Amino acid sequence: MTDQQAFFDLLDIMENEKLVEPTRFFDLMRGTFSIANLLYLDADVFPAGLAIHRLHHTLGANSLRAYMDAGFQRIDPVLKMAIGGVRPVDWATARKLHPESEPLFATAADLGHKLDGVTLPLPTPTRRLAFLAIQADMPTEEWPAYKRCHLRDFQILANLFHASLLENDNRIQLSDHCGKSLTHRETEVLSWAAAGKSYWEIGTILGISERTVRFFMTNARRKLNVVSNSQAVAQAVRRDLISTL
Amino acid sequence: MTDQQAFFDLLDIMENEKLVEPTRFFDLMRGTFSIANLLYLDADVFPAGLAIHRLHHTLGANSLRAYMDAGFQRIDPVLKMAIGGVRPVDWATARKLHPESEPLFATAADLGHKLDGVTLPLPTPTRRLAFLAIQADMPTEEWPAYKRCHLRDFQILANLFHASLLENDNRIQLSDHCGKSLTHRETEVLSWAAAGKSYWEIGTILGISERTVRFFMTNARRKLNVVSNSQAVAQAVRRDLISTL
DNA sequence: CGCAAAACTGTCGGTAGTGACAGGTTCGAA
DNA sequence: TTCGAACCTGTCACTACCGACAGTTTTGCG
Repeated sequence: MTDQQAFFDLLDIMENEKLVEPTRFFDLMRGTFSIANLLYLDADVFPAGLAIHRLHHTLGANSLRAYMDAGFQRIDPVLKMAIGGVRPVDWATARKLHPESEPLFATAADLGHKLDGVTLPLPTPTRRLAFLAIQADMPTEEWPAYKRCHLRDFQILANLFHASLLENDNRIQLSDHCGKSLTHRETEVLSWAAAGKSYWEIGTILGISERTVRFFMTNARRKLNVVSNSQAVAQAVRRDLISTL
Repeated sequence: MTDQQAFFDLLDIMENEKLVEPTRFFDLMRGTFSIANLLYLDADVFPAGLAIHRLHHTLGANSLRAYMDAGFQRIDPVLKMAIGGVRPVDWATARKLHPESEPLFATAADLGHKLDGVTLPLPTPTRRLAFLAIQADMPTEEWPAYKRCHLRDFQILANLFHASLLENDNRIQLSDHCGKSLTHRETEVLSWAAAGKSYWEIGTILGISERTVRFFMTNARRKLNVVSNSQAVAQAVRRDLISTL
């Protein structure tokens, strides 16, 4: 195959460059493969919805606005399957499994979009959702074979692109790291509070006075900038500051 | 290349079979690629350490015991890099970056292990760490070219194996899903408590009496099987039942 | 309609959490 | 050695939380 060299060139770029800008990555992908569009999403998942961290795509403002305006994110079967699992989701498969999503595919077709593609879930070190959606640029009958051949290429390149963005995020976050961290004892009492223990119980467990437990808890509340133990525990759990299950 | 067909055969198996047992996957991988050993880990990450969910490997009990006894998990640079990032970690690279880990590599060599390999972080829908470590079975000088050629194969197959195990876990968990879920109001009240609001404040915010807030909170505590609001909030945050930041 | 689940409210009494007062000890880094 | 950070303790007054009592109203579904 003649694609082989192009893939390896792209692999080298993704492995060696510190930060690959989304637009550049998208251009490289479209230059190397028969891809119509790409969409990269990195978000927090809540029952109520998504808190989007990063969103990059080549779809154009119109398509995305139409998608959001119609509330398609609530019925999008690809999104559902990507959130729930870690397996690459083929759009045609998702469409077949979720007939209620027909309006979405109909609208997409109206806007001139191809309906073949695959969405690749990506590794996330913290609790997040991330994926790269790839839209095919070829007749529908050619797509399955093309996907079979190149899925591995897409996956590794998507992973490396994702890694590049995450590593860049980390670099930025390291600098604005204000706010003191909790001491060992503060973490400890917070953990026991999260386990439902009272001050008196915690004091007994740790072999210190109830008053001292209160002292640590007060310090923890101050450091976390919160007003109640419940709020402190919520923060601590969200920020992975405490361990006990 | 003659490997190509073998890869695609394996790809078909991983895509189509519901559950691929670890031993079977490992055998298939070793039959297809020049791999000495594999190790798959799925765990929760806490500051204090790892809570292992699944661990499958082909190393033999001796090697793993030696690893744990020596406390190598605390200095293992591969582990560190896999936890912190999402990029495939080459063992030789990790070794170079973390000179303090020499004892680990020395011991591994003593036990007759090759020191070439790569560890692939895997997508995790919840907050977890998962990876597949692959140990090369070839002379060191051949490994870089082999890895470059097959990294994409490893990654996609690892993802599919991981997906297969996770989906099986989900199936099991669905059946023993006892305990009622929280109502809308219970979730709402819990969210405000996690934000540090008192009963009276929550009542004012939601336009209901303080007593009613207490009622919902009591129900939430009972349903979550906990004894304090702090514990309820901890559970709710851990189980993603509440959203507010 | 009937029924169940959710939403809502009141009061009492005990326990737990919270802030502000005012200290002492111990250990490691400058 | 001096200094700061972490660790530890006591008391007072106030507020918040929590369980148990005993209800009413609304909503959705068969």
